[in-house]
Amino acid sequence: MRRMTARPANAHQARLLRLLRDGGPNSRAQLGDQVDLSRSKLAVEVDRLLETELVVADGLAASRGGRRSHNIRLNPHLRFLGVDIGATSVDVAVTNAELEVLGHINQPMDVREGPVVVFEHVLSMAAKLRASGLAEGFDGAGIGVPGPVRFPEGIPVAPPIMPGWDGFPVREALSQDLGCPVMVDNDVNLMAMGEQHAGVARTVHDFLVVKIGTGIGCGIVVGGEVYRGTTGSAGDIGHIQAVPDGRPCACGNRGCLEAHFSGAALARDAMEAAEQRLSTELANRLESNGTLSAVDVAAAAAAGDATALDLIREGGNRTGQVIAGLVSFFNPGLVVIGGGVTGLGHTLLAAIRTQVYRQSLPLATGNLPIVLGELGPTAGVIGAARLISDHLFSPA
Amino acid sequence: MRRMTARPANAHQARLLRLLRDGGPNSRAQLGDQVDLSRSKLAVEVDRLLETELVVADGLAASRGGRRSHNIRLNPHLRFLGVDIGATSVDVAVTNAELEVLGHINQPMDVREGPVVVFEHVLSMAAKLRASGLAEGFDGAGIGVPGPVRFPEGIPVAPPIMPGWDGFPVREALSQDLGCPVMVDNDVNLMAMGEQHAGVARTVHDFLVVKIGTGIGCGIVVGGEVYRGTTGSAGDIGHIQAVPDGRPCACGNRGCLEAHFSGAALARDAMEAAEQRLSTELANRLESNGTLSAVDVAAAAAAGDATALDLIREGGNRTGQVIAGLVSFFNPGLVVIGGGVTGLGHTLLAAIRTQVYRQSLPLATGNLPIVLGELGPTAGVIGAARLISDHLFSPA
DNA sequence: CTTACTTTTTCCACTCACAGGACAAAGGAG
DNA sequence: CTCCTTTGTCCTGTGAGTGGAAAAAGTAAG
Repeated sequence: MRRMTARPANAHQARLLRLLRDGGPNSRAQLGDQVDLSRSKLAVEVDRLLETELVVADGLAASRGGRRSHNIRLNPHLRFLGVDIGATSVDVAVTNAELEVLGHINQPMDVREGPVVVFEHVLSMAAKLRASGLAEGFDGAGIGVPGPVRFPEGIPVAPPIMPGWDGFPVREALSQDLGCPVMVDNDVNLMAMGEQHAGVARTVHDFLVVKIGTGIGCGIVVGGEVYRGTTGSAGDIGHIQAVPDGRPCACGNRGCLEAHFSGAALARDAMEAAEQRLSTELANRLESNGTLSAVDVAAAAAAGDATALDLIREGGNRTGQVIAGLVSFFNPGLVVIGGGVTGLGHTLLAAIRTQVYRQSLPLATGNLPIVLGELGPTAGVIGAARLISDHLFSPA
Repeated sequence: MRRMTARPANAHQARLLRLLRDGGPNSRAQLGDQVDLSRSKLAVEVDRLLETELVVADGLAASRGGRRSHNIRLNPHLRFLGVDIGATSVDVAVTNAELEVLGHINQPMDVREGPVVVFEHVLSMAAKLRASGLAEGFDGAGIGVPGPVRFPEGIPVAPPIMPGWDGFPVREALSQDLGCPVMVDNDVNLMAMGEQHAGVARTVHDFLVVKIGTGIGCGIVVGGEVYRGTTGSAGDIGHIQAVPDGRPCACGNRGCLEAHFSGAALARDAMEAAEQRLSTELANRLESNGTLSAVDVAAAAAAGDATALDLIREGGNRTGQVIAGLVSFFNPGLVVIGGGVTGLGHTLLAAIRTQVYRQSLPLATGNLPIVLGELGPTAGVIGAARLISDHLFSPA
């Protein structure tokens, strides 16, 4: 199928497209209530959007007491691809223009195999989604990678956990392969955009998203916009010192938060506890699986295992301590906890909350919700779709 | 004298006013090079500004190879008042519209005496400046206070070191007394704006300013704009935990940065060292003055006193540790160190740099200058003038 | 079914901001 | 004095946008 190539011609059209994306199908009259344009001007812009086929007519709206209005919606054939590359797995999803997930595949994979191998898999996953009839092609794609990105060019820079990716032109390469516009960002930033679009952060303008997965990262949203820092490495909180003279970390320092609590650290601690027979629950799991991961700790904790609960509490305390510092500094309106370890659930959350509320001043914590992410594994792919749609639905 | 009451009528005029503020007198032709407007449009807007008397003609410019252009400048009679209220002293300055300091008074004072007493002094200082012929009246005033501020209303909220100020309508009261528009902000934010306007941060868009005075605070600039946080308390880094189970702090916690290093903590440490006879230099100063302050420590350090140097180094290490965390999180393009203790100079700076460069990752520190502020005690008042001029030179 | 009232949509005349060309004014270089 | 460059002014054309009038398409009550 021929893909859409049109872009909004001006700020008004971009505004309308975003309203339709975020609010779904809408009548012309309702749109008029939201944009502060004269009826005539609005009609002209809507007609032009209809000509470009970015939006289509969608029957008549219910009456609001008089003549019924005509409904408008984004072209239902538009498709975005959301790709979330994690350290140990990849998520690929298809969305429509309203960013609803139509299909979603997850596949284990080691990011250290390098961009060529990973993108082969990503492309075949995308092809599978297309083959299942969910899309005939993609109008844009958003890609999340687990490391800092030079955002304008879409190129990873000095990513610690994916050394082979340094300088690889992700944006350009995938744009070529997929035949559509592509934007690339840090996975944590995309998670933040996802929660902002469809999750817990819908109404907040300044907030933090702390993602605890294989590593630990933080998405920063200022005034509704993701803040990426001077070199694209903002939010890299995994290497903040949490324990003076603590454990050695891969980065060369000691006591980094990530060395003391993260999916990887938790798995290692659990193995150690199992081998030392501190927990029969964990020891049994180790025996039957041959190895342990954060998921096992979560399961053990759910079963009431004291050692597992202690590990989680301890990690939550460390994390909470770091977050308390960030809260004092940044004074956010919301803190979202997400990532693979969300399975650890409320034990973790309670430990974090305790630390933050104790250590930060009342003015900053007084009205500060600290909550788990609402979208789970789809936050990243929704954020990815949001990224590319923001790009496409902006004036050319 | 009749004060200016005019405001720019549109965004173009605001743009022109800011160009004239930041670039000084300019020819019409030069302005045209900077604003991307047709010559006719530019002429119209400049003529309107001349009518309002916000700008005035200023002779002929040098020829650029053809007909000489007419010079334009901001009305030289415009005067802004910059007020920087610290914990133990107040700075008041008069500037012209280009934000050049024409007169500057500093006076010791205890902020805990409350807003009424403090503002009596401020008003009399302003009157003194006016009486000396520097101003016939003020077209606007910026006020900095040492605590969080609800910015839109200009009201301090829950300020720890100035309890009597909570909820006092600073903006409204001073606007009444001075008879001109007033804006209020945290003193650290104003320091950041000052360094941005006329100091070391002129070309940087994302940076931090750490002010070490009686307490410790941090100004955050994102995309060229001061970030104030959800409740106006962003940058309150004095109560980040720097030492686990460290010294008790006035806030009720233990180990806060401010409890271990700040003007107040430094003075206390110095007294202790003097009483224990660890340093004859400090002991002598204590004997002759009856008390010690950060200034004495600076002097002792300059004289080579080992104890004083140790105190500074230790404090710098603690501060550097906290800043390292902020650098990882925020990835700024510049870190400015300022405030009363700037006198401690390069010993302090070196200690901070060492910690930051050691603890943060290379991607964040690779091209990160950490420098002392350039403006010293005038940073605050220049920032205050900048605050009110930004407000006045924006479309009504 | 008719009538009165609403809401939505289209049409049209009018205003306004702005661009850009023509031309005059003012200066420099030879 | 002549030719060229830059600056400032004037004027007209264009396109964006507004707001009123009227037509179109409903609802609600008699």
